[in-house]
Amino acid sequence: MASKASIPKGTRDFSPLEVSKRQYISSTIQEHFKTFGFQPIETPTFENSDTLMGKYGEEGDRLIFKILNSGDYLKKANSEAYQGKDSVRLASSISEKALKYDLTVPFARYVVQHQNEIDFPFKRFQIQNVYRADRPQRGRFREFTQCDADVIGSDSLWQEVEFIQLYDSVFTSLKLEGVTIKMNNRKILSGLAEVIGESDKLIDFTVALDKLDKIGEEGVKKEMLDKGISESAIENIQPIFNFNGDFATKISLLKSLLSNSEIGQQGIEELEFIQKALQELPLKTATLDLDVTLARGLNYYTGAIFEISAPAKVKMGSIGGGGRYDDLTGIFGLKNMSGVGISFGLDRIYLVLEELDLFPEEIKETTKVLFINFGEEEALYALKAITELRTASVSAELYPDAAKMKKQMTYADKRSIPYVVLAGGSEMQSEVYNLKNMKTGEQASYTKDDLIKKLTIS
RNA sequence: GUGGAUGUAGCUCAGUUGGUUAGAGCACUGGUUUGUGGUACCAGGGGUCGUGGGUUCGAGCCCCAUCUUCCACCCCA
Repeated sequence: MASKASIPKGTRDFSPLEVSKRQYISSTIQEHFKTFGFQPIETPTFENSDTLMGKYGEEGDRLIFKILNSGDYLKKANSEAYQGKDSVRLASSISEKALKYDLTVPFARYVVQHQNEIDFPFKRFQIQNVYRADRPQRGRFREFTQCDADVIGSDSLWQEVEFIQLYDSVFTSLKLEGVTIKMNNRKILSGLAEVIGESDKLIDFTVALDKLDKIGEEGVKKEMLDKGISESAIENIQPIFNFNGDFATKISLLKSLLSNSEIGQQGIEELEFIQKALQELPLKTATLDLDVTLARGLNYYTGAIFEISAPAKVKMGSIGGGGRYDDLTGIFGLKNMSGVGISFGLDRIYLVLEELDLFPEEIKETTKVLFINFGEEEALYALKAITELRTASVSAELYPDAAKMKKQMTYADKRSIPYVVLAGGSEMQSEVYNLKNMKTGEQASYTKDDLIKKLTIS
């Protein structure tokens, strides 16, 4: 025994304070999900491997945690793959289950599996942990919480509009101002690739373009050349490297750039629809921005793409993302189901709120009042008031031992308990409770009924 | 998966070209104060220096391996 107590890398323990901060975020998000009409579902922590494998690209497969089969798994292992050191094939012969990598693919599986019970369009939300065998960094963990809301079974663009409003209301509610909702459309990216005659290199093209803010114009061009995109092609899209102005200005620039691409035009129309709608429905605190370099996200996005940037003063990657996928359930055999959804990265939002000191003061409070324990009889006297306080939904507790006063007071102080009740022999005599406000130091005696009244309203 | 840093008390960190018994601040425990915390003063406990090996008369310090955490890349919330 005596192995040092530890947890796997990329995972975390959460202290009481951390849990209450996390709950503050997730309950805020959940509240807004509900007011927008989403219903909760949950799916298993692990899925059959073939549900997940191959859905996130080659890179994604590498990052999926595989669960070793139980029993004598080596007996059934693919010995040919083992001999040939073919890890991928060997893994599939000794592992049939895997931890979920995101909430979207399991949701697609859920929709297909339960299609007869679901009323479409189906609006669901889901707040659960997901797992990635990635190397941890700041804001990047191997176990983390995603908060997803998706609509499946409708291709209406009003949903994109509502999702933008949803993002805005959540961040407004969290007092996180200065968030940017970056938006793009897969059809614009396809259009760009089409215009430059490199449609078959769409993915390479967009992945390179996505790095513009990181490696700069020259870096992007170099990566494109490395991927076999011709120099003249790159020149044709030169305008997007200096793509400034407001949403409407950018749209008109795109219109001329993509005038020969039907799919590009379609993407522009979609963006324009959303932009016009939001002119009539102004956002509260977030800013909407059109970012043609935005290509993040999974290969399955077909229309809108969203990504949320934290306020510029915080160094943090995206704190949320989402998009439209026309045929997500197709991979599980259910055709023509368009879906659109967004995700909030709870762990990263936590780090941002922490850095900007935006957690409300109240979440530190656990118990409202602590009764000092002076001995057996006094404890019983205290519990009579405590019982009634609890009935009145005031969290109250008795210090379990008749320890030294100083120790009990220190305990209350450390736990930021705002009130302490001192009720010893003399208080019992006159049937009162001495209430002390720990912040101001004020002290006064109350009858039991007045004590309960006082603590219920304050 | 690739590359770079890091690890000394519960926490944040000092620790000389390798040299006796490894330090500080905070935290903790007790006291000044037998029914009054958060401030002050006094005292005390606490470390196989990440782990395993090697070099040396001698290693916290040098070498190798391994693990952890952090940073960058890939990718992503």
